[in-house]
Amino acid sequence: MTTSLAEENYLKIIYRLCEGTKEDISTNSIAELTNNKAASVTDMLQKLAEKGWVTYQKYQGVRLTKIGQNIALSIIRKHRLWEVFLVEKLGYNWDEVHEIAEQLEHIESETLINKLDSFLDFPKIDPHGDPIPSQEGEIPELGYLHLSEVKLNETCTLMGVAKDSAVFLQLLTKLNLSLGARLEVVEINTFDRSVSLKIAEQEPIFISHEVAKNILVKV
Amino acid sequence: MTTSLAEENYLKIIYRLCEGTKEDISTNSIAELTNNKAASVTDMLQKLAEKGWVTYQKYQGVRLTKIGQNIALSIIRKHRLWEVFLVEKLGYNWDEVHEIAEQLEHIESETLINKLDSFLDFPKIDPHGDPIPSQEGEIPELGYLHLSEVKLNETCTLMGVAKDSAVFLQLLTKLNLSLGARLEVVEINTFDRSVSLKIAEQEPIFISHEVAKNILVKV
DNA sequence: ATTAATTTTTAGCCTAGACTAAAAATTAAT
DNA sequence: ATTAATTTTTAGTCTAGGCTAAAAATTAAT
Repeated sequence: MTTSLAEENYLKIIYRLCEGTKEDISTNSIAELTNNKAASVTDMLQKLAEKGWVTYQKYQGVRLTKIGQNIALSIIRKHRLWEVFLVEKLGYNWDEVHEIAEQLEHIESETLINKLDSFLDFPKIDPHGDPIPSQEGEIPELGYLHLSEVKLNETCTLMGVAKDSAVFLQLLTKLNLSLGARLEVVEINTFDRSVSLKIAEQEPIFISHEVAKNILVKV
Repeated sequence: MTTSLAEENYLKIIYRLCEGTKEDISTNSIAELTNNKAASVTDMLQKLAEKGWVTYQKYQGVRLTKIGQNIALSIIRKHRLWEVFLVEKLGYNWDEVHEIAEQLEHIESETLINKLDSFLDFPKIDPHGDPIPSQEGEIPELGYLHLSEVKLNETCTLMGVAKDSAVFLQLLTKLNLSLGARLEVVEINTFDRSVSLKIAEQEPIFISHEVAKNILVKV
């Protein structure tokens, strides 16, 4: 069966919402991320359930079926591979590629994405450190921590980000925080959980808990 | 102003039909190439005229305005650059890229296409020998002849094709006719205008007038 | 110069995917 | 355990872009 652009966007977003939790996903949370109204979401959920891509009961939320998951993973795979292409081959910065990849991820051609994968030398992660699902839908488990979970005086390496909005990425760039940076947690403020970090030999920098939560590291 | 996928397809096809002739373009000819019914075409022509991309009078056919031409050229530019990418970088054959490029041509990002252009080293022609419009909408004039116009015993070089359907391209490939081949016209059959060609040291091959018409050469 | 054939347009209908407003179900609060 | 607040669903509407069938204009043929 074939998927429309709208359906693909819904599946992708439902996948993202499922990732965090075992609970079923609410109509409202989907409405928020798709920028649609709840009524429109209900409509679409019924169609997706028809097609067997989600399980859905009125008022009880929604989950992806195995098939739905695979569709979502193939879109995520395409998105992330195109992002690697844009950064590695065309010279974009990591904060510039999301919007374009949102379009490219809907190009349908199995051979295309596999040739692209090979052309890029089978990358395992995208420019934000997010893992790239395999053709079979396997996601390499990377076991990263959120920077906000790292203990005082520990040192870690910046491996990725949990959010790829342009403003967030630009902030990191301004703070000189890029993939691979070595970070030492030199202070954790108990009041607001803000964090002070030492990057290599530089003066320590301060970041909010909100920022720390969205940085992924390996200890 | 922004263009929908449907509008872009119409503009592209109207451009192609305008190319050959000074006449205004008929509703039916557009219907044929877009695979829509004439009534749907009429609808769309009225919308395109509203937006100032075509001039259109009822029953009198249609032409692109300057703006419409520029939109069409930018889509053609994208289509052809992506085709170069698919063949040069991803290793596709020339008969496999049209469908995928039909999708990629609608990705909207001015920077993307210019970075791609630079990544590909500013190619002047696509894998079928068609010229790639510049960012400003200039088409390098190549001055090719149709092979059907070449005189007996003349020798020429295969520079492009006037049609890029997969079956046609596969036929050429099977006949060992590829871009750059040196061809000598050794016989022209006056009855059906079929042509006998010598390629390098090979035995002569026969091709129909229909095929010869769609091969572009430089004498 | 009519009539016939063809082409184009109009009118009305359909589907996907959005929306708003109102109704129904669920959850939270007294 | 009711009432209130919130969330979700239904019902009905809208737009883009298709369609068919019938009407109108153009072109071709007697």
